[in-house]
Amino acid sequence: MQYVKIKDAIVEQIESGQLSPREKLPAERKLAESFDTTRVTLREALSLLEAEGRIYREDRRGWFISPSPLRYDPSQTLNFTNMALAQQRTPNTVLLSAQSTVANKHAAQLLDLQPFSNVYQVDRVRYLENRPVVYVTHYIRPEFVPDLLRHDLTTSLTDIYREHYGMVYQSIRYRITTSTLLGETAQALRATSGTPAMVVERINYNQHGELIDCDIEYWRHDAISIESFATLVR
Amino acid sequence: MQYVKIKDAIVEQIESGQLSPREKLPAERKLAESFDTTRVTLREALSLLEAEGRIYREDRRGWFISPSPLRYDPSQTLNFTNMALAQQRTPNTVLLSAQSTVANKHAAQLLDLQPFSNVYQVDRVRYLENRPVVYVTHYIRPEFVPDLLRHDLTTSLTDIYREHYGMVYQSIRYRITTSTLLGETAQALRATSGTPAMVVERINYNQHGELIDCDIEYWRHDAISIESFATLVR
DNA sequence: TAGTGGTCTAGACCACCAG
DNA sequence: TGGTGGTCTAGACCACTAT
Repeated sequence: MQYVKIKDAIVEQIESGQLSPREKLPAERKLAESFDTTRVTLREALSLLEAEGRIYREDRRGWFISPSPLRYDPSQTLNFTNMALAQQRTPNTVLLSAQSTVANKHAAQLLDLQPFSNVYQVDRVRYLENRPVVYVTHYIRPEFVPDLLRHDLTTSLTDIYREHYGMVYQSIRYRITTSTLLGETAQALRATSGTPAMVVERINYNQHGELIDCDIEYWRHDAISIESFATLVR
Repeated sequence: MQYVKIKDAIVEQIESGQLSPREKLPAERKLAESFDTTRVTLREALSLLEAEGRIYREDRRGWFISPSPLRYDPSQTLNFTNMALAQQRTPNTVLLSAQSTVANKHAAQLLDLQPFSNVYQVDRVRYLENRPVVYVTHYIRPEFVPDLLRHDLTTSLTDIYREHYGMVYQSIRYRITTSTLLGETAQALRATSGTPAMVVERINYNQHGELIDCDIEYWRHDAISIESFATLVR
């Protein structure tokens, strides 16, 4: 298993510090030559490293060393920006679209609505050190936050809820699975279709126990480490 | 992108019910022929399906349709067996080894011990419908559970704690990342090195807030959906 | 525009699983 | 033991990125 040996050689270069986070690996053809193999086998090794979360790929741009992941606690209200800043990271948010629309099947199910109900949909991409790491789609029940779209949606939704509607999250239901990035989600994260992803679905309730919104997050899987603390109810 | 089309064709066969959970796909050469392509491209499509969690591979045995994942709440005390039974699944556990040993670096860090402290180590593989789905390693601080190894370790550790030591979990710290199966972990799950995995690390505390044990779980990533509910502390 | 990554072809050999 | 999956070779073409 040549590709495991190649992988290990590259791992060693990373751990010894010869390759630093965010640094680009040499061209595939050069790497293949230096390991005396073909591109196919070399790419097998690179895919392994990608699956381990040690390197990542930007579509047609090449392979890069992964920085350490963002620690993410889904049971906290901390918004992305504050979470990143608290970890000495440099966050950024780009609003892709914000619209009033009709709930699709998935959104209707998460929000416990009849199909074709009206919802707000907000699509955003979030960056760390200028690397896009997560594609987030929010679906929001409009009755609790009329005229939501008038606010600056590049800021934190939770801040808008609190400041303009006197509403805060009190409890959260979440689901974590793995899948892949596809289509426009992949593109927005500068990834190829099929890139492994961590998927976080959250359903959020306000201080009165009412279902407010849900969000679906597609993370570059190397960019996130989910960490939480739970006290058991008996 | 031929391999995406092939993937979609197979997805359709799965969703239309022509292929059922746990059913084996035709041989790669046959599939390649029927899609009029080469094995390399066909395997690209299969890898995509694997990354999406729709099929899984057993080493040298072939590709199979994934059953629906087990819903797993890391913030519950529910042990694996009861969790599976509650979801109409058929669980099984095989004890690989149980020993008193010296903590390695990772275990010492998780358990907040000096390196080379003594710990119990219990390695187990857990099955659903006779498919191995998770490799679990427990590291246990011996002072709370003397002579632990005398008990039947194919049963639930939490049951043993409760019945023989009057101890229960009260709080849990956990971390979820993705990586790959390697070496003996892969073998025990009938997987190839490099198979995508969901990694769950848990650190458990008893009713007095004392750190009892930790466990490291390597899941076949298609076999698990992590679902939890959190009430925010303010 | 040169070089890169994305994709694909058409084979091959081997060790292992299943019958 | 036949067929399978695991691995590898040695190319090729194209669209796109970086310069």
